Amino acid sequence: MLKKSVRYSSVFCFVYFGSYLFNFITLKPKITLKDIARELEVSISTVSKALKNSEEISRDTKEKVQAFARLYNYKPNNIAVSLKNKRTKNIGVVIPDIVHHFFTTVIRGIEKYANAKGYNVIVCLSEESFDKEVINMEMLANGSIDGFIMSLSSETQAKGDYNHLKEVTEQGIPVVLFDRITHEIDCDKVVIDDKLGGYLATKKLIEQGKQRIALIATDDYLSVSKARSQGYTKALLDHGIPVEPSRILKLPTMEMDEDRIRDFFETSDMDAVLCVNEIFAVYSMGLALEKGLKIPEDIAFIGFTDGLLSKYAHPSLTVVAQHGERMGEISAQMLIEKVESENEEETFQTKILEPTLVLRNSTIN
Amino acid sequence: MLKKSVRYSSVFCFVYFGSYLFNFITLKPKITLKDIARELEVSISTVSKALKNSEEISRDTKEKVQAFARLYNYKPNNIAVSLKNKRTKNIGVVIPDIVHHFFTTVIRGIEKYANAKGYNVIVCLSEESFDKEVINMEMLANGSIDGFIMSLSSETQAKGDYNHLKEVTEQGIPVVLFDRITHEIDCDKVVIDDKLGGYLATKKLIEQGKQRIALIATDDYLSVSKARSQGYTKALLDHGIPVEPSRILKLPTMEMDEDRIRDFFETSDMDAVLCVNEIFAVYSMGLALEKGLKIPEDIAFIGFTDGLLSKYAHPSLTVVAQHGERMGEISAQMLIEKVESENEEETFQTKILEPTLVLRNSTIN
DNA sequence: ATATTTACCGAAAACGGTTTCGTGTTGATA
DNA sequence: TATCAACACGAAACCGTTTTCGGTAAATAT
Repeated sequence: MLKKSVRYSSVFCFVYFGSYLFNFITLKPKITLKDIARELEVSISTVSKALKNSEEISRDTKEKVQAFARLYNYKPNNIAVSLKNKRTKNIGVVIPDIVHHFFTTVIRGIEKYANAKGYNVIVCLSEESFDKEVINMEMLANGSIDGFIMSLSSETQAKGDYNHLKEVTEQGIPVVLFDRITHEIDCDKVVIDDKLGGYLATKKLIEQGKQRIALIATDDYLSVSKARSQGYTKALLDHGIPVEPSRILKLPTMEMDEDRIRDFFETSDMDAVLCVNEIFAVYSMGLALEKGLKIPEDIAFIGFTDGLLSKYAHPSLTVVAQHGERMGEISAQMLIEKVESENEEETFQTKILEPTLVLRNSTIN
Repeated sequence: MLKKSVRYSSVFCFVYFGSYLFNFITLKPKITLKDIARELEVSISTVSKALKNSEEISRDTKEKVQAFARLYNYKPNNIAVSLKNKRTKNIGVVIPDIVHHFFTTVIRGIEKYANAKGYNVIVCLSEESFDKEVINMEMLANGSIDGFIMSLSSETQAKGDYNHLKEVTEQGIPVVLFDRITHEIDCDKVVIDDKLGGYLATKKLIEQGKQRIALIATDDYLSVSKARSQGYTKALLDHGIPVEPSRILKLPTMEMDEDRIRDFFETSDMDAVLCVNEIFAVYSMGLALEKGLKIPEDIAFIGFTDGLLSKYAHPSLTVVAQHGERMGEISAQMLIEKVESENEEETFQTKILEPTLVLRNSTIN
């Protein structure tokens, strides 16, 4: 037995190198089960089982195979395993944009959790386009991923067409929607309580003695902006302050529109501003400073999204933190649970995270 | 013929629905070539060829098959195709961080180009850790991707250990390194001329009459920071200004260290500051403002990275733009060319992009 | 009428694994 | 000595494609 073992190893080296001699100098391609089986003169099944430490295989053979595999750095081919198991260990993330701080933190959260669970993350950008969202999902839905985590593009939300989501869920592919969601699709969802966020921020401003609080938001089709506006309105009403339409600016998208914001500042009179993102807020602060106003005494500011901008702006910006990273982690967790759950009980849940106020120098503390 | 055709369609409906009746109400799973073949009573090969419009197949059959496939929304399974073709149409992107503006713009560039070419992007984060970088690459290298685009983690650069890259390239997997590269690996590379960037920025400051120009950088193991520092030094010397070590602060990483920067400002005397990123610069501007200094008259600032921060800071920050999106596009283009090239001529190129100065209010214009 | 194309189609191998099931050998038991 | 587990391993199906290689029938040429 020993003799045979010794003999094979020397024989092997010759045969193996021989068969790959062609491009041996430059390339050493991945080794497969078949290669190992051939060189060790056992069957592919045996190799497979040996590597899985199956007790069906003798100690001797297992050691032989495992040593060999280690030596030649054998790693199973993911694609083949995926095909067999019908599990890719990939999750698809489709988001509108990646340059926005919020989304990058969510991705980081997803990545962190998914990676720890052995999953890879395929990122696709819809760039706020309905068509791109559809195309990306179709690409991924043909076997590339085990499930989706996504946030709707603004165009999709404006259009209200969710057939691409429906198709995917009907195929049995799990979906988790976060932040920009729709209630028309049955799936898991993760959001922060944007209305509460708007409420808390507005309340904070009121408590600081502000009475003429302006709002810079986007049109209501964007679910998050709508909710934040509602929180703003509710806070005002709860404190007996009338909602003054002239103090509300609704931009068509989250894109920066310097002219319209500037106009708004010229024509409207206010002592505080709530903005649905940090860019609007920081830009607005700039306008206020230009006008010689003192922040926060003359005019206070609160934005959404706790990004770099808020932290390093001058003055630093008080914001409603959205906890993107946590949101990503939760999304990934919910998705992976669904993916790995055997039972087909279709129960969906919506997790609502609480926003928190991060106090900085754009408000009185 | 016609009769048969009519008959099959009705028969099919019954059979197909029948076989999937089990969970028909909730799920309609993906249809495969085999399904089509079975229902149309032809072979799998015929279906495959018909869908590819092979002229080996009669007009009649092709139409039948194609109509059927369209009706049931057949899409080939990516995994199976990948296994067969040994091409995944995925590219792996391994970067140190995703919350930094520069990297997100690069990803966007990669995504844009790759998507247009039918590729998907798998993003993995090393989080500046050597081990994570290695693990991620190993995960992806087992068949999941056709090639890598990556930027080295700081730990990897500090360690100088590139064996994981070597292994991958030896397996014949194409790699494109961008921004944080190493010359120890033979592969395509894309960088901006950081030395030139540092030079241009410093020269600009000198031309504005600044003589006591400080530098806030990181330790030299970070290739980009080193190059930028060299540009700074060269510009000073070219203009006959001695390099004053007390005006140079080298932090261990790109992470913010408020205390050390504050210390540096207390102890050093300067009329301009060049920073290797925008965060250092904007934070420093804050310190200057606190001290009652006028920007840019008393002290001017230039940073690297043309992000949100630079644009919306107060005053807005003059920066060396790195053109991340372009860098991503070029990286993706180089990689995909390598992936799709048949010939094995191993020629590698390094593309050097020119940085440009974006003038804003932190310098005199 | 026979030989040769041509048009159409199917069987089977291959990609690289996993897994079920069967089988030959061995040693213990009756 | 016949019987039977236990043990160790291999054959083969399978995942869903692609692609090569034949093969059959009709159509054409001889």
